[in-house]
Amino acid sequence: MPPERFPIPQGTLDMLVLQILSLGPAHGYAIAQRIEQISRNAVQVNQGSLYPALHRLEQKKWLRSEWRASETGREAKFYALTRAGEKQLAIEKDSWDRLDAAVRLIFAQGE
Amino acid sequence: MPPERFPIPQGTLDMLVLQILSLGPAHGYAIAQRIEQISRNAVQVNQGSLYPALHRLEQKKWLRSEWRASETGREAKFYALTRAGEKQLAIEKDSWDRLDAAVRLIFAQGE
DNA sequence: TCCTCATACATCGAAGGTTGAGGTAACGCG
DNA sequence: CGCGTTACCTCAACCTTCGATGTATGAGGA
Repeated sequence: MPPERFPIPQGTLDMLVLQILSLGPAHGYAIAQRIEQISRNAVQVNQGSLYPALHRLEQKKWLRSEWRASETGREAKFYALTRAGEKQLAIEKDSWDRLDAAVRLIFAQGE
Repeated sequence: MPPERFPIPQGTLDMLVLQILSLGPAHGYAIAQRIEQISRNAVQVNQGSLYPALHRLEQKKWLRSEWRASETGREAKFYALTRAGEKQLAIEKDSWDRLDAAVRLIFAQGE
């Protein structure tokens, strides 16, 4: 039985994509695979969420894209983090930490 | 300067409401206050999000409501966790832990 | 007394992201 | 030749959050 998957909260995907790309450029399909693999399948990335997210992030200038040959030799659209993207990643990372801290404070009540 | 607030991800509010109510019944207004106070204002609860959430949770039978006098002597709708609500809270708590673990795994990449 | 703030409920439209389904195309393997 | 994988994309339905708006009562200060 594979580990249960839960819906990923709105907005979280963007942060994960930015983080993956902070390790180096990658194309969409690979980004999804990496997120799933690294999280040991805890997080699943639907293509119907991924591609809109990539377009969204590129429009906000947090990513830059370029068509190049993938590892398999086929054409693929590689995304890279911009400076603004790095800053945004830092902001979202921080927000996540503070949200998690707040949630744990609330869970710690009554113990 | 008050600490910056971030939008709370979709679905998170329900979990926090359930958790607050696991400490005992409370009315809507008090639930919001407690979440804000305990989180040291990191999480803000808009009334436009709160009341729909309460109705939603009650419809799913995770909460039960009852009109009673509040601490101030005025009538207020008190919500209490049901058995099903307790189970749901456990599920959501677990999902949160696993999501946080996954996010941290991804962030740990490249270190 | 009057006004304002806090309590306490509620609803609504707009905005935004996720889901799941569907569609296209090329490559490699048996 | 067919099938699974890679790799892109779009769309309608759904759901939640946000911010504004509305109602009403009670307490406290001017």
